[in-house]
Order: sequence, then C-alpha cells, then structure tokens
Amino acid sequence: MGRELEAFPRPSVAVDTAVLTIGPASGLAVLLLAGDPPRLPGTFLHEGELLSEAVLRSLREKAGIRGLAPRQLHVFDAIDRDDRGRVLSVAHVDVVPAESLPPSARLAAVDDLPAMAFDHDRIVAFAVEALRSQYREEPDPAGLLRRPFTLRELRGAHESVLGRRLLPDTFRRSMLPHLEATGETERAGRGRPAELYRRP
Amino acid sequence: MGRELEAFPRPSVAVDTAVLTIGPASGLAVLLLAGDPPRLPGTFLHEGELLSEAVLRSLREKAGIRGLAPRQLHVFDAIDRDDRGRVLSVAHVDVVPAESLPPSARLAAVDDLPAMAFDHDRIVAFAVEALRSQYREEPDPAGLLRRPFTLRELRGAHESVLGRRLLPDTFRRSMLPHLEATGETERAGRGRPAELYRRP
DNA sequence: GTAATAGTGTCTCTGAGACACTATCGG
DNA sequence: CCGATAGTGTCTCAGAGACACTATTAC
Repeated sequence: MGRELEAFPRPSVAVDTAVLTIGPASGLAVLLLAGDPPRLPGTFLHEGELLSEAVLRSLREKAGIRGLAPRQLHVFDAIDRDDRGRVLSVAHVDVVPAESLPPSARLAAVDDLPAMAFDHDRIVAFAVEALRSQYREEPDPAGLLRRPFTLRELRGAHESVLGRRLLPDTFRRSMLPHLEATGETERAGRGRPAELYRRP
Repeated sequence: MGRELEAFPRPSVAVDTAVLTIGPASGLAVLLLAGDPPRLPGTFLHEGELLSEAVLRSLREKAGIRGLAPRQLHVFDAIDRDDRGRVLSVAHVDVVPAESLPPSARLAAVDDLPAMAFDHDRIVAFAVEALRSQYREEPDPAGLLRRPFTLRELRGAHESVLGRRLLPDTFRRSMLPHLEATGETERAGRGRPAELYRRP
C-alpha cells in the first residue's frame, strides 16, 4: 500500500444487461437498442453509484424500462472489446413479460442473433445459459408470470425459456413441491378448469 | 455516444483471490497475507492487463505462488468497501494442495476466520460456497490431487472441501463413472492395495 | 490366523420419464 | 353425447443411501 489510488491508470467500467423475454414466436428473445450495429442497453458506472443502480439507470434511460432487478453474471474484460479504450463490462441478465416492454422495443430471437456491437453476442449467450439453468430447477424464478397461474401457463413459460417441449405430467409433478395451491380455479374456454398456483 | 471516455470519473478496479487449500486440521483453509487486519492477495488492475493476468501477478508477487488458474466469481461493489476511494473488486477463487504453498504461508480455517480487511470475509464465504457446489458434482474439479490417486485419497479431498464425512461405497459409485482406471495399484501400508484412477 | 483396508451385492427409497387412464368443463 | 383440457395411476429406469458381505494385503 502507500501509493495513492490516483497513481494507477483506471479502466472504464460499464454495465450491460441482457433483458430477455418471450418473443412473438414463443421463443426466447433479447431486447436490443437500435443502432448500427444494435447493442444491449448499458452505461458507464457513475461516481458513487452501485453496479445495480447503473443497470437500472441504463434500462430506464435507454430502454424506458422500470421495475427489474437484473442479477450480475460475469465481467467481460478483453483488452480490445471496445475500440474507444479499455472498458470492462459487468454483464447482467433479467427476464420480463413481453407486455412490460414498451411496444417500440426491438427484439431478436436468441437463436438467430444479428451482428451486435462489442462482444454483446457473447454476453447474450452467457445470459441465456445462466437463465436456462435456473429454469431447470425452479418454477419461474424470474417471475415471468403474474401470479397466480395455471400449470399450463407455467409450463408454457418454461418451454419458451428452455426452447424445448416438456411433458405435462412430468413437469407437473416436478413443480408441484415448489408451488402453493390457491384453491381457486380458472375457467378459460373449453375443457376442465385448471387450478391456480402461486410460488410460496 | 459521442462523449469521450475521459469524461467519466472512473473507479479503481482490483482483483482479490481466495486461495483455498486443505489445512492442517483437514478442513478447508484460506491463504491470508500478513497484515493488520489480514487480507486476501489482490492488486489493482494495470493498464492493458486482463483480470486473469492481474490475478496471477498478485499471487506471484504477494504470495509467491505460480501455476494457478483462478476463476472469476463476482464483483463486490459496495461504495464504502475501501476507505481510500471507490474500488470495485472482482473476486476469484482457486484451490491448491497445501504442499504447493510456500511454507511461510499463513492459513485460516474458513469456518473460523479472523477479522479481515475490507469485505474479504464475504469474498471467502462466496468462494467457499462456489467451490463446494463444484465438488458435489465432479471428482476433484480443481485438481487438488496429483494424478493418479486412489478412491480413498479422492474421498478424503472431497470430505475436506465439503466439510463432512462421505460414505465410502456411495462415494465410490457416484465417482466411478467420471474416472478412468489406470490398472495399476498402490500398496501403501496394511490392507488390500487400492486401484489408481485418473480423471479422463 | 487377525486386523486393516478395498471393493461388491443388494435392498430401499426417491424422482424423472413415459404412457394410459379418469375427471370436469363447453357445447 | 363429443371434444378438449386438467389431472392421476402406475410402470420402468437410474441413482443415492445404507448395510452386509467378500477380497487382498501386512503382520
């Protein structure tokens, strides 16, 4: 110690967030900011600001989104990832129902991404993998569904996130231990009404 | 964009590493640098340097350790975590056999940590949890053992990391699918010689 | 032989996967 | 009644946990 902090050249620190949602084709999609090339919403960390605060600010100011709580994933630190200088990016991820996004939001299917700025394609891939491993364990950990929900709705959300079909009975049995029955049912169209559940 | 990078006040970026090992009492222990209070080996990120390079440099220069490959865990970003100014710390973790550490190394049992500098106690807790979840799945993922090894040695390493006893037969059967038999045996003292295995 | 360590046989329990069945609705 | 959707019974398979047994060594 002994040397002052100012003696060290400091990199810039940015945050970038992969805001994922269920796209029009029922597949996982990511929110992009218009631009050429398109990019994830992000910003530089300001003085006296937490990473989580910078994330919320960037989502509010650049994408018009509020009420999320993205979680931290990984620091991307390649020397030349930003040609304006040395910039570390702390990648974050969250998921949100499509209805909560502004209608003007531009989405891209995660399995068919366009060319993106910086290393944002790698951030998206990292975010998708992290999200999927969460959805393999727990019912809707990110709160995609407004509670309460039927098991059909829950399964649909999981199928969209995981990108594959799930067996209704196996899915039901694996999720029931982590759910709380409301006792109420929903009669929506034809067929037997489904019971409604919530996360405990 | 448009604003220059220099227009943004930049935090300092540090790396800190929890170097874990099996301590004298067969429990998980963490390497500390002498100091009052003691601290984890760490350094500020230099210009043109990757995080992983800064980690290796700090281990080499401050603890005299080479040959590790710590993995990134989490960014600790509390505003007041360092009273010299705004410092983000990118926490890392690795494990190493006790013999690979310099004999002068100071170790502390992770279940009985002394007061540490900054938020280094939280970094250690985070690192221990990450390491344990790795050791629940795979045989010695961090390479604590010099290959090849007997199942008794492997089980001992896992018991030390996890902090609890494991059943020999259950452990053997859960690990065998992830191991490769060498065909050789080791005769060490009394009892039937044990077969030697390696990770594939 | 005995003590010690390595390794296996086998039972039980649990949970995933899969298929067929029953239950309750709209019409 | 029929079609559609919700939910259950039950079989199979795989893996964890646990206990008892056999195998091979030093002494």
